[in-house]
Amino acid sequence: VPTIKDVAREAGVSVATVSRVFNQSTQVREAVAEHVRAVAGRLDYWPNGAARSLITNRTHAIGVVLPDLYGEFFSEVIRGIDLATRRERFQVLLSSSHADTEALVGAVRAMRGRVDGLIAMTPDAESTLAIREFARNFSVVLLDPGVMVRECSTISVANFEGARDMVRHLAGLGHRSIATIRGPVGNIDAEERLRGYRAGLLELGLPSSPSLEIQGDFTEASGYHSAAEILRLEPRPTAVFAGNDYMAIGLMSALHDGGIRLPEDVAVAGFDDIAISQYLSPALTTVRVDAYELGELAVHQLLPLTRALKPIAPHHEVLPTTLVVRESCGSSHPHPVDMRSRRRRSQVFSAPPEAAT
Amino acid sequence: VPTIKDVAREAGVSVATVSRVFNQSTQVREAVAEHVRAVAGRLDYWPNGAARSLITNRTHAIGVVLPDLYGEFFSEVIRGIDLATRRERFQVLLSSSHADTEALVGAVRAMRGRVDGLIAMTPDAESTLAIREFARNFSVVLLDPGVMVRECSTISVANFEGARDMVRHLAGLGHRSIATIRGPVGNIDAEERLRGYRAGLLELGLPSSPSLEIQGDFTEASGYHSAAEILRLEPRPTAVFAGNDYMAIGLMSALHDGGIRLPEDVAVAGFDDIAISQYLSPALTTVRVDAYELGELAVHQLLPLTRALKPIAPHHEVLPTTLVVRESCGSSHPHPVDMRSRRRRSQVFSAPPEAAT
DNA sequence: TTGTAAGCGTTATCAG
DNA sequence: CTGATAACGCTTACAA
Repeated sequence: VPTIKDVAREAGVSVATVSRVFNQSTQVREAVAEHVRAVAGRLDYWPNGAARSLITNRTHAIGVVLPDLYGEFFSEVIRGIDLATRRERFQVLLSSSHADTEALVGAVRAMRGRVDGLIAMTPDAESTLAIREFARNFSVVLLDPGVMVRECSTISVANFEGARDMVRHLAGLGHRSIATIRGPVGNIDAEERLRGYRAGLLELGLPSSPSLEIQGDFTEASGYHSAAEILRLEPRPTAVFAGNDYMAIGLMSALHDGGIRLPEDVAVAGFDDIAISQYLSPALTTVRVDAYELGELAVHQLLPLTRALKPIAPHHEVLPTTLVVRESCGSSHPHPVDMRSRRRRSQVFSAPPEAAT
Repeated sequence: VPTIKDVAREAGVSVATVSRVFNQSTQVREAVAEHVRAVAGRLDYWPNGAARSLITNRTHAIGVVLPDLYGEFFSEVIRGIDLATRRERFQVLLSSSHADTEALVGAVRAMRGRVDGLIAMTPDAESTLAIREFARNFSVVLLDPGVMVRECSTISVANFEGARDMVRHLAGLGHRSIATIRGPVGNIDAEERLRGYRAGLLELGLPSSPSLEIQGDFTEASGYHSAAEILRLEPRPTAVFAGNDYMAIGLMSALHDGGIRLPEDVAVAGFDDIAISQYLSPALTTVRVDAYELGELAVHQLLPLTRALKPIAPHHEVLPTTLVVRESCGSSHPHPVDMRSRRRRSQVFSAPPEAAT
């Protein structure tokens, strides 16, 4: 692998000149620059990033720390981060699936000196606090922190509002006994969605009880297994709000296997609006979270921080959620087959987030 | 951010000693080492990776280049890579969603000096050849290269065998007119699966024709739109083999909307066995590709290469595929509701790959 | 066992 | 405009 010295020697110039050519400096005569570029191309030279960042103190890379890559949602978040990042000619150092806070902190620590900033999605409040410590020397954007964080920029998903809107929607369809399958205990998205569900029931004067809150873990399997518990409830709920689409899918599968008709016997709603939701039978009524945009927003929030010479005041943003009404709750008429439309029709009600609580 | 000098000064030792402490060198008196560790901990010091890799010529990171992160399959590949990588205390530099060969080459070039090796999944043969060039100075593992590559290690998916096995299975169920929805032209997985489909028809003496090969692009939408074309065919196929699960899901959705019964009127099969396949109604008969293992294998293939002092002979591996028979082709009886089982039952027939062609 | 000092590949600061 | 040279933070002979 050739170094800048090889190019300099071969081109008959100093290393400083070669460096200038590769840094868009206009201080070089065009003829010389052209020659240097030719030699570099012939030698297949490219500046060594590590050496460069050692002196400039800029790595042109950002770190991304996620709780777990499982499923389409995170996949979309990463996609959003990845594309936005490359558009700005930055690189992504990825680290995910952290079992505990300690592993997560270790991963972030190991990134020091290799990244200019960090996008972190913490699974629980403890991790959030740990990451926050890094924000002193580091540009950090927290996704969905759950707790109030002043030290660094944050982007939150309007989980609470989305869940509450869904309950309102179900109530509007006449449902008075609405169960939920909640996500993992401690998980921030899960907790907020549960809070929104409860708030919705409360404001509408609908019955609320622990027995209506089935414990799930965001997997299809847990949704599938919830069915038994739900069907045992007296009176049987007429609607179930699942904490995410995967659990909704598992539940629908189990209900179908049990010979229960959707949405006539039981209505099922999800959260996230993953790509396949609209292709289920019945198509899933859910709350859309634009995971791609979440990733993109994080990058657009982070990069200015890394470029700034002076610390910038942290910025807090909320990604709105959108109620997407399809068939699984029985409100919309089944669609006619329309092979020409690119996307199947859905009724979409945009729900701007309210002022953060 | 403290440097090694700060620690050395604060601890009253030389930088060499601090360095030795952080490199597990036994050449340091335990009392001194303990003291240095304490000071480093207090200052929150951690070695700068860039500086370290500049001198050692090892970055402790690998690059990952993928065609596009879209969907659950790639998400699982990355997960496999990520976990296996961290287990070995390596980091992952990720870059995906490359529109063309040029963008891909640029991404790889920019990784030079920042990674010890590369895992690349190329979308087409042109990109494969471009990446191959890097293998001279770089440890490279190619995923599913499609073309024969001697220069670097490869891991291929048994796409051909899997597709052919599926055709055999469908034929065994009595289907004699089997259509397919193929993936994007030029895409290696798509081409191989199509080849397997054709080979299956040929060996069984079943009718094969271009009109039975509907063009798709691996998205649910394309599967949905294929329905119209398939239903127009004379005679109407009794089975459709979709090039991946997403297209199968789109097709199933369209057929359902059109009032066509599955599997009685038309059988549908997929490829990949993404997590939700078993929760569809009817549960999808498909070909399993263990994406997680694919990523894991790649890491286990790559790391020894990066550690080796002398170049190691490239190694070629094939990831087998497995026929997973569920309900969408009508062969298995609908499952009774069994809420206790963790996974829903499927009949699984393992199909070891044949000698590489 | 510890310290001194060279050097990894680059950019920044000066002179020229 | 161009070139010499000192950093950047670290590891590793070599010396003590």
